[in-house]
Amino acid sequence: MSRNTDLADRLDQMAHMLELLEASRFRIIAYERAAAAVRDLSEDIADLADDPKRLKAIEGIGAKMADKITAFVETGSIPDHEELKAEVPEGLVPLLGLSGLGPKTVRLLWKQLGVEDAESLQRVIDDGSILGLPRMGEKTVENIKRAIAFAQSSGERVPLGVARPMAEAIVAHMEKVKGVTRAAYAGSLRRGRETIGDIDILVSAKDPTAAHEAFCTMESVTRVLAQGATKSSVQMELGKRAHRWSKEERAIQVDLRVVPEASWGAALLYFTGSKNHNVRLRERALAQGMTLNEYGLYPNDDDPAPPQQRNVKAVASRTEASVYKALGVPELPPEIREDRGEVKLNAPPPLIEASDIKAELHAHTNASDGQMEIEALARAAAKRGYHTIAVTDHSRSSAQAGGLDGKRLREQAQAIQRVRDELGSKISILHGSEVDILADGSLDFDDETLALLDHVVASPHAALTQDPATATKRLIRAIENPHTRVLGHPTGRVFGRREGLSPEMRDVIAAAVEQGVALEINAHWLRLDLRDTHVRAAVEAGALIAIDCDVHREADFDHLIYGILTARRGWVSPEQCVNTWDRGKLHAWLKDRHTQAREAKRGLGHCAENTTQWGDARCDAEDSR
DNA sequence: GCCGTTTTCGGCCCGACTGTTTTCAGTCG
Repeated sequence: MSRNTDLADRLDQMAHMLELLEASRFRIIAYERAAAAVRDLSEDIADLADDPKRLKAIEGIGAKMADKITAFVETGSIPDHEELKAEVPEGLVPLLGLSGLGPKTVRLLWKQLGVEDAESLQRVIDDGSILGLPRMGEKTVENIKRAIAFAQSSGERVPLGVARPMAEAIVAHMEKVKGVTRAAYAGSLRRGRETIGDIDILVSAKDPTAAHEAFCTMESVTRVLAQGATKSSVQMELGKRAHRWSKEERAIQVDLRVVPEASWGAALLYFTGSKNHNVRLRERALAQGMTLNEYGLYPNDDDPAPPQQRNVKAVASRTEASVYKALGVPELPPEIREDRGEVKLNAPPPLIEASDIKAELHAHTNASDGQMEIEALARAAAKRGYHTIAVTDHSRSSAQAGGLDGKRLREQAQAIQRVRDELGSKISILHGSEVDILADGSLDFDDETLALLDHVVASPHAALTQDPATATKRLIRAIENPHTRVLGHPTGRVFGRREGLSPEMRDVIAAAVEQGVALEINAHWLRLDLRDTHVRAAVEAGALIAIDCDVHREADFDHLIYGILTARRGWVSPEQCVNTWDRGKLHAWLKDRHTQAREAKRGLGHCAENTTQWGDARCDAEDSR
């Protein structure tokens, strides 16, 4: 766990403990906001803690919070946190994560029945003593039991790549329901977060009751949690893709909101969130003498009844754009609505779109663990309008993936040339390799072999449990190899399987900027590596970004959207992403690195008159394998 | 506990549903 995550977790735990002690809710919110700010930070908190001014410059961190952070960095603990732990049993905090159990109820369980953790909660349920609490009936107990079962089986967040196709199917289903005029998904899914807690579906319908009915009776619904006039909640089975992530049977909560057509924009804005983004917008509305809710932006008056129930005319409500405009905030793309300073922008940042992508620089053929022949791969890329495809099969150390040795790599060069001759100028086929970064940071091929290639993606595949310092050195050494063009999936994490490396990303990014190496956002939804916060840090540092699908089969090209969403969450502009460059610019960049590498090595070996994609002399390396 | 285009003190977002009770508290997003 990174230091920032550790600190953020502690601040969140403090917030929960304060809830259980019935502290001021504003104080609790302050802890939650500080935790979120620390979690989002791209720099190591320890680097900021030397200077209280820099800490306090972070929104949500004031003098007192800065002191706590400094204490944490210096001693590894926070005195106030230790005091809270002495007062509140730690085992109570996870109970707050159970759906339907909030601070009031958990406090009652604790104070009146002596519940201190999940075990003792189960005990008071089993012996029936829980029913002695005020406002606690059979149904509530039944819901708590279900919440425990759900948390045990499906408590984890679901990868974006599992939730998004499900949401699209639900939206398509709802669009066909009679009287439904609009349907869309919102929430963290629309913001493109890498994992999703629940799915939010928004519908505008002439007959809300029919819409709720059609939703709650969908085939994949396993349980209806709530069904009202405007809101329904259900649990649904995960789609067929889920087994690639988890072997266990899992479900996800899906909420449906039905809103009037006239409120569509305000509702979409509201249910897309994030929660803190909405809070910022509402604060802004109040400051301008207005009030914002999911029905619209209204002039503020002293009447406590909600304006939409008094037929007050909304200032804006039909579209998200109109609400933003009326608030004097630029229309912000969903991916950056995270309360990370976006509300204060004068204009929305220029963000990359899927249609900007013109090249795929990381693809495998059946020479290693891909499924397509070179020609099929090239044709698939051309079909998507790409000008360039790089064949980057695994290197020899990835034996489990059928990695190529030097001899096979040379044979592949000839096979690629034959396909180039066949397809002509339709698409540029680069001969590359996804070269393993070995544990010490050296690459899996020697320099002479690497010099044969048009493109090198250097990626870690093994030794993924290294400590952060070793991992940092390893990745930087790989970046400094003059043949490396792209650092592939830098941490090597895979959802549901492994956490991957935790290098000091700031140092890795700095090395990439210095060397002119692009950092990859691996678009596969099980990886999304770099992750969004790393991307934001890389963008701020001026690093080049590559967005690649790591293609193994044709359908993998469709994973691009997940990489794009992650890039947008990191504020990547089209210019910063090498995959958007036109053929000339992209090839010049790859070649430039290639030429530099050759010049650096000049005199080390004999060069024969072979030609690469770039048409220059190619070193005729000896195959030492 | 944070913060300032009314403020260094006094604010700090808003509505829906469930379950239990009979007018509303607790929870959620």
